[in-house]
Amino acid sequence: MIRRRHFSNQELANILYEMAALYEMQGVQFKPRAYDRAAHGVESHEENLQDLFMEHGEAAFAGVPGVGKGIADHLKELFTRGHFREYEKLKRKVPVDIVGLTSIEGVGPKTVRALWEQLRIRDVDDLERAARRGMISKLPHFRKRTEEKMLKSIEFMRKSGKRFILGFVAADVERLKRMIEKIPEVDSLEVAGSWRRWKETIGDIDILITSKKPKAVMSKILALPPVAHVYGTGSTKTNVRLKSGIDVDVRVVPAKSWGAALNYFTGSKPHNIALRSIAQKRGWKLSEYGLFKGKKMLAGKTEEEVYKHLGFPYIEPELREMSGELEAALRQAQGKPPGLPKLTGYKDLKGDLQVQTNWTDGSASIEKMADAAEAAGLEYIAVTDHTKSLAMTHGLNEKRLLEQVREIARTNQKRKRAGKKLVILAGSEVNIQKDGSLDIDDKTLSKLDIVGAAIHSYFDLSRNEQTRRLVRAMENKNVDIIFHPTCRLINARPEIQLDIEQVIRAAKRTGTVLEIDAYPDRLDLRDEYVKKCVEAGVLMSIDSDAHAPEHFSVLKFGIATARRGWAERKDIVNTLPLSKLRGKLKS
DNA sequence: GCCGTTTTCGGCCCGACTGTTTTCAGTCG
Repeated sequence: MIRRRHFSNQELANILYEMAALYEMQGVQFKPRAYDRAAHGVESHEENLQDLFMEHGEAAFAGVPGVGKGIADHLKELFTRGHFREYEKLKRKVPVDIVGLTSIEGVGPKTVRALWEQLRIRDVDDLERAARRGMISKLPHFRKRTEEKMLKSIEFMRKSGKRFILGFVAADVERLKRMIEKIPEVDSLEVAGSWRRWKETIGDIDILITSKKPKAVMSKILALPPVAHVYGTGSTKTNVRLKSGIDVDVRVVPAKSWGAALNYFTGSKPHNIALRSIAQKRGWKLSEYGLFKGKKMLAGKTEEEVYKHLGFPYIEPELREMSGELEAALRQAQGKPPGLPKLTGYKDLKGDLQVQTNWTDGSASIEKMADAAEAAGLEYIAVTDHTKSLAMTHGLNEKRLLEQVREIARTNQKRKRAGKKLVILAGSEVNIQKDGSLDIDDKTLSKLDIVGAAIHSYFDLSRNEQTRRLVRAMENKNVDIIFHPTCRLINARPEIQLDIEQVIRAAKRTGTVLEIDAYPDRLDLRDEYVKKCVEAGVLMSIDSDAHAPEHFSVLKFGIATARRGWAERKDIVNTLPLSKLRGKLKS
């Protein structure tokens, strides 16, 4: 039996990125960038392209930017035959691990080719061996210093490699920021890049500075305690690695270019490229130094000014992913709906609907969690401890759950007498079993203020089974929210297989809220699914999943994810005060 | 190879840093 391979959009994009590198290697003009653009188009396309192709044929490629006739033909061949000739032809010329080799600092496609042709180096291991034997420095255009750099870079790469979860490195970033702000020659400072766009992970830290004495700033940064290695340093640009393994890019720009530089270093890259093309079409030039007409600077001091000159309203960093923000901004500028969303604000949450206590796997009492939530500015929380089938957390059975309801009532009264405002709701994180049924009976669930249901086992069911399982849970009239619907753990566990469209339709039909779990390695729903919910009119909640008093600080990462998914306040159920929240839940 | 209020042909984002290339290519973001 022939099993035809199924490609995810990411896998297709990776093949196209590799094509770009293969052409670059051959010194071919323009094709590399065409393939890069196509790869990005495929990568950010919402529906799986192979499924679309099976259903609609060639029409599937029409909506993918960067994919024209030629690349569409390649993809078609890939879908029907499992491979395509152009790729294999190029790959035969230089049959090496391009992705691995080019991930080494300072090694690009041209170097890869030279290494293959002269030393038959196929992968990072080959390169390491050759470098240790001193064979690299004997090649033309390579010297001892390059060889040493390669070895050092391989060593660094082996140590880390992955992107960092933003919420887990946030404290490090803030600390570094404070250290640099203390340098007297620094006038102003901002962390740009994916940090400023609040992506779930960051590859490095981009720091933007204005200063009248850039050289002094750079030399003082190099002397900071966290700095482990200097890749390069100049008067405007410095690149280092911290002891924690994160790379940092520092740029010093003139104050008059601040806005243009901030815009450029915030990205995303495709967003910037699109802006530059727009400038170019008007005969202008946009760079990190400003928007120019010939030598005349049109804008650059603020981001607002740059966008305005290009015909756009200000676009929030969380939206700059080339997922329709420029079109929406343009419509807004022309007074046509729909414009840009009025994003949920970082101070808009009134409550938190998923909180664990020491009744199960949390570290603190109901009372301590309530105090911490109140200190974080919330008006209500739902206590949602695990249920009995999660034995490792000492999950609650029906009897214990009802005891907890009474304990919550007592705690509320006690807090009220003490003049405290926050209200505690009795809830639960009910376990969804393999068949979609729940491990707590309906009679008990109906006595709770709020019921969240979640999957914690059988992560590898088929797409159909998993979707049916979740839909069945949503059909339970007591289930108000599905917690962390896809169960992914960033950098650790993939999403469960779900027909997300079907899940969203079922949420709409049953009036079930879908959660954005704000814990930094969950952020589940992820941004692109949030956007689908917004479009479908499905309500979401943003919850901390707090297991300790200090965890309420993670809510901002959930809000950021909601914003990245274009969510407005009306899309998020716990932006409502308690009195109105009840009306949005089931019965 | 893609794409079009400059265009179906002739362009394709822009600039900094490194190394050894004495005038620039390669890499990176």
